Amino acid sequence: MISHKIVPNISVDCVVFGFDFEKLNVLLVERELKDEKNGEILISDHTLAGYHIFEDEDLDSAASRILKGLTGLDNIFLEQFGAYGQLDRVSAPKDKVWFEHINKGFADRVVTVGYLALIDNTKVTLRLKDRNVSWFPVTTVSEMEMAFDHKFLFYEALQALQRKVKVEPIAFELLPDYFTLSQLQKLYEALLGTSFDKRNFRKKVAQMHYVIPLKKKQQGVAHKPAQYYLFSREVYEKTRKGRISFII
Amino acid sequence: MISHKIVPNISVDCVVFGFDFEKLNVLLVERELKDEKNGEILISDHTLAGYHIFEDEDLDSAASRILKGLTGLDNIFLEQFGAYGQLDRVSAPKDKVWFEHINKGFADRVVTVGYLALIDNTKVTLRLKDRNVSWFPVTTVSEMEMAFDHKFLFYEALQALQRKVKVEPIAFELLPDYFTLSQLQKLYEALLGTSFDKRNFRKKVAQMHYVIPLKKKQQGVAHKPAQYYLFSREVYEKTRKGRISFII
DNA sequence: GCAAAAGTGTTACCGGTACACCCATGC
DNA sequence: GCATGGGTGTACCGGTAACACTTTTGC
Repeated sequence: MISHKIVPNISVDCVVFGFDFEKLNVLLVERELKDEKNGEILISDHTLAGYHIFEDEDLDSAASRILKGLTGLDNIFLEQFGAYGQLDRVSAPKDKVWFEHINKGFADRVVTVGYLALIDNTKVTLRLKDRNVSWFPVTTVSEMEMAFDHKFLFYEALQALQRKVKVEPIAFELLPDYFTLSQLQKLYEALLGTSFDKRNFRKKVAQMHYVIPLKKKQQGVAHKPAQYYLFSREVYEKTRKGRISFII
Repeated sequence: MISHKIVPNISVDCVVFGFDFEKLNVLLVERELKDEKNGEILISDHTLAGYHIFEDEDLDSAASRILKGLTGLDNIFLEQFGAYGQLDRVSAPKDKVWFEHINKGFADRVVTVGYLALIDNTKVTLRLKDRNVSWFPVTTVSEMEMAFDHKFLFYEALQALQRKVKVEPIAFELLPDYFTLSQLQKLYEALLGTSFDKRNFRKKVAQMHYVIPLKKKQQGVAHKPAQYYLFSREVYEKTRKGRISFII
């Protein structure tokens, strides 16, 4: 990561999810363009966290770099959910205006690689830098104005997340190091848009030997304090099963 | 698809799987480079079916075009399994020699998008054209000499296939329009590298209402003739279930 | 003592698994 | 009539789903 010369026709876009113990949120960057003379707002919408890759970095590094810049965090969970190369994906009228204005040598044909990122909301304080970044509930995205094909990419990422969460223990990436079972249940409910029976949910979790109770309990809550739990990836890797269940 | 000007730093590579009722095979293209003077073979290995995308086509179209060229078929099942952009993925010594020789204006940094393709072996007759294309059992790939990072891409595709086949009814893409239950079972066994109990397998299939018995039976076989079945995507789409099963 | 969330057990049903024999055909 | 693969049923077990009350804490 020395040169910083961008590849003009390849980018990565990160769909960053977070969980605030109530609902699922996504990190979006404000995009605003004002007329230089009269200050009139020409463009005001949101984009995903993305940028072109550099000539001397691979795709994963580019995604990590972007997230590090926004959140200050390394070691964020990152996974590709697809590559997108539609001919018109960055050529809506307002997007053309935007490119003319910023004039950074991007190509007018850009293939982007989408990354799903999961972050522990409690660890992050957003770095505003020169652009405005904030969390939005995923349920409000449908009504938002977004740049390029980023709304489409967001929904692709959300679908990928919902698919993966049923099959891999990635939801824990969205929780702090220790958490209560009610928090875990709320998270799954938010992710999948369903609700579960509390007792059955807990029975299921009890079979996951990689979700381990701690000595610690909640403190200072106006009800029976909850037990804290921990996700152990090591135990998970050791005990994962065959799961030869295909279809139906 | 008019210009045919290539994008020098973006390609697609197709990992094409086929099933011959015995084992799973993959389609590979022979790559050979001879010294122009003495005829000595400088390079002899295999590549995936891939090429650079054109300026005026999107990723899916590029993959379809490549497959149409090799097999003559449209409407092949195609799905991305990842994008790969390692800095050194096409720069092994022999690959550098290859690029120097063919001199087609490719970049030395190429990001490729991998496509998984499933084809019905009985429908295809390979088009040799100027290069040699043939089927290889997937079990022999480990010992083969391959170009670029294509062996790695092959295993990525195989893993993606094994994951998907458990969760979506895509195996049928590898079978002819009608097939016997033994053929279906052999296919799943080849895909997953396991074996199933015949009675239990058939009970499972019986619950898949989208696998429909035909009036037709096998003819001219030296044993009890088998019933033919049909996969109905329409019925599948209508009857698919919630499958809220996550992890363990 | 009351509000608020944590925590806990039983029963009924269904799907998964293990297992061995007869059947229809070609030669 | 024999070799070859096709086709079938039952018993047990484990997982899933439905369902209501008691416990601990802060105020």
